[in-house]
Amino acid sequence: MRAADSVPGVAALTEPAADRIYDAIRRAGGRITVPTRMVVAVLLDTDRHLTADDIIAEVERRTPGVAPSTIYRVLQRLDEVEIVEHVHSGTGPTFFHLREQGHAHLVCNECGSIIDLPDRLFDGLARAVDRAYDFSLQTHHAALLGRCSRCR
Amino acid sequence: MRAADSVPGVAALTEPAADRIYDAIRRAGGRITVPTRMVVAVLLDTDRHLTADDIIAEVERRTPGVAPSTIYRVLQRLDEVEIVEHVHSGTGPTFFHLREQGHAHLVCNECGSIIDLPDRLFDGLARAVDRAYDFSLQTHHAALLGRCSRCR
DNA sequence: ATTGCTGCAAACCTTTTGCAAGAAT
DNA sequence: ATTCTTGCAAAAGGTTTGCAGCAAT
Repeated sequence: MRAADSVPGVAALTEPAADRIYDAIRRAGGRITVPTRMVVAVLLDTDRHLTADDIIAEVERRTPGVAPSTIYRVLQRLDEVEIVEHVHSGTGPTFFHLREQGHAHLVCNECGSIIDLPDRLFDGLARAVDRAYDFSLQTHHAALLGRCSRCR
Repeated sequence: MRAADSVPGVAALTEPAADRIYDAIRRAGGRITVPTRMVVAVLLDTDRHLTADDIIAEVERRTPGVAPSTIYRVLQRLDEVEIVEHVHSGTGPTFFHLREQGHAHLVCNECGSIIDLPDRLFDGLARAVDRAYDFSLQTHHAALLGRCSRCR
């Protein structure tokens, strides 16, 4: 179905990541369907921060006919199985990426640009809210807002 | 119109805050209308975190007939004039409060409870992202998500 | 008198849901 | 054969907008 399937050499190089993900889905009782494969492929193929709409568009480009609601459902399942992570971006729509690429985010209110943030920057804050409020901070789950260098 | 208007003693105690706000609105070219007065009063009367819907309901209770869209517009104007501040809460709806009561927030993903956070907890992080990315962090603008003591 | 603000209704954007048919196991 | 997943269409939740009339200045 995909080119890689008929090209062992390429498959050997590109498939392991997808296969590990498929296994996780199967272990959780899920099935490997075309929409699931497409969403996983799109997420593996990018290093950007994709919104549901971005993913819907790219899947449509590669394999026309998949319903938007299906993509939402696939993303939801992948999230539950902890393969995907979703990030609330304040004003804009939620965006998604693979858990392995997890990190915190800075979003510019002006231009919407996104900056990835190493987790260690949150060490102090996370410890402080844990100690002071017994609150466990999920640093990846919501973006921090502000103004980027170009816009400030 | 409001009880305070006909009770000088009470007015003297409760009006200054509202009057200062009205002045700011007028200075910005805005007009002091019934919906504006009601929204300001509701915000002055609470120490909680109100969503637009909360405010719509409370204004309706006090003065039936104000359109929801008007409340949204009033909140938007008050925000522009820097009297009100809105906070994105991740999953849930945006909430609002007076700028003077401004602070950062922790929102529990499980139960939705909100914890106010002193700004000084962000000193380190804000300085770090400023230095490393030339990004000016708006700590009040988006809530931090995680799990509260009761839910973790 | 000017023009900013209002109520109403409709639209918008993102996401969710119900359901019968279809596909993965 | 089972039951998970899909496509479609409709709905839902939160917010915004167009417009003609009303009201604050």
